[in-house]
Amino acid sequence: MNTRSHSDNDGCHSYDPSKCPTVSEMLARLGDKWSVLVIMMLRGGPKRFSELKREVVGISQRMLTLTLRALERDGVVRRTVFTTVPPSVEYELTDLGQSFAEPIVALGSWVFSNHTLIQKARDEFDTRQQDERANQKLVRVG
Amino acid sequence: MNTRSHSDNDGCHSYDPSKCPTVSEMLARLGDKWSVLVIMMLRGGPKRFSELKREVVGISQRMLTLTLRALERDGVVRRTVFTTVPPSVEYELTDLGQSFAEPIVALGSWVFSNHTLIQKARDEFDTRQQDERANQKLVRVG
DNA sequence: CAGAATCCCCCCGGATACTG
DNA sequence: CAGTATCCGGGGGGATTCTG
Repeated sequence: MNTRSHSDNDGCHSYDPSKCPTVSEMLARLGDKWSVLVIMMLRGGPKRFSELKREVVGISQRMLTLTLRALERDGVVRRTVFTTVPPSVEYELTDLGQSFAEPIVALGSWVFSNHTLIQKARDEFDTRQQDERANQKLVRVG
Repeated sequence: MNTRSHSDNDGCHSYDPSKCPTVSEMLARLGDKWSVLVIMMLRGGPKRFSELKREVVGISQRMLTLTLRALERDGVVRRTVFTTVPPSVEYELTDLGQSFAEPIVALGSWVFSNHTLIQKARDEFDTRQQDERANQKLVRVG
C-alpha cells in the first residue's frame, strides 16, 4: 500500500485537483512562496547555501533550510556536501527539478509581465471598497 | 507615487523575483493553495459559490470567501450578484484570469503527471533518513 | 560556513452562530 | 443561498543561540 503511492480510488483519473488530495498537497507544498523563489535562483546552476540566503531576499536561514530539505525530499533538488574547511554545501536542480522549473518560470513570468495590471485592479478594487463603506456610513447616519 | 505601481529602482528590470518584492508577494498570493484550486475549477465557466464550495474539497466557506475576494481584488475573477430569491452569486474568470489560468494549469499538470516520481523520491528520502538516524543511535550507544 | 535547536509570537484557517 | 462576525487553537516562521 505504501508502494502504491497514488490510490486508484481517490477520484483522480481525470485531472481534477479538487478531488485529488495527493496532487493538491504537492501543489501546495511545491507552490510555496519560498520554494518558487529558490527554484528560480537555482535555474542558473549550483549555488551554495550562503549564496541562496543572500539572493532570496527576506528568507531566514531557518526557512531556507526547511525549504531546501523539502525540495530535496521531493526530488527536485540535489544536495552535495564538500568536506572542506570551512565546509561548503552546494544545491542544484535535479532533472526532475529542471523540468519542474519550466512551469514555475512560466508562472513567475506571467506575474512579472502582468503585475502592473494586477496592481491597477487592486487599486481600483480598494477605492471602490472605500466608496461603498463611505456610502454605508451615510445611510446609517441619514 | 501611488500611480507608479512598480517603482523603477527596486531592482526588477531583469526578471529577478528575489529582488522584486512586488512580484514575490503577488506570486505568494496568487500561488496560494486555494487560489490555484479555485482557478482550476473556474476554467470551465462561471460557477456559483455553493458549487465551488462543493467542488474544492476541504475548503471552508470562510477560506472560499477570502480566496474569492482576493482573486477578485487581483482582477482575475469577476463576481456577479443576482438579486433573486434566494440570492445567487456567480464567479467567473476575467480575461486576465483566463490568461493566468494557463501557467496555473501548466503547474498543476506537471505535478499531476509527476506525482508518482515525487512520491517515490519522498519515500526514498524518508527511508534514507530512517537509516541515518538508526546509525546515529548505534554510534552513541557503541 | 552550514546548519540544528529553542523560544515565542502572530495569524492562518477551522468551527460555529447569526443575517438579508 | 451566500455570505459576515466572532472565537480560538495549531503551526508557520522570525530571532537568537549553539555546534562541527
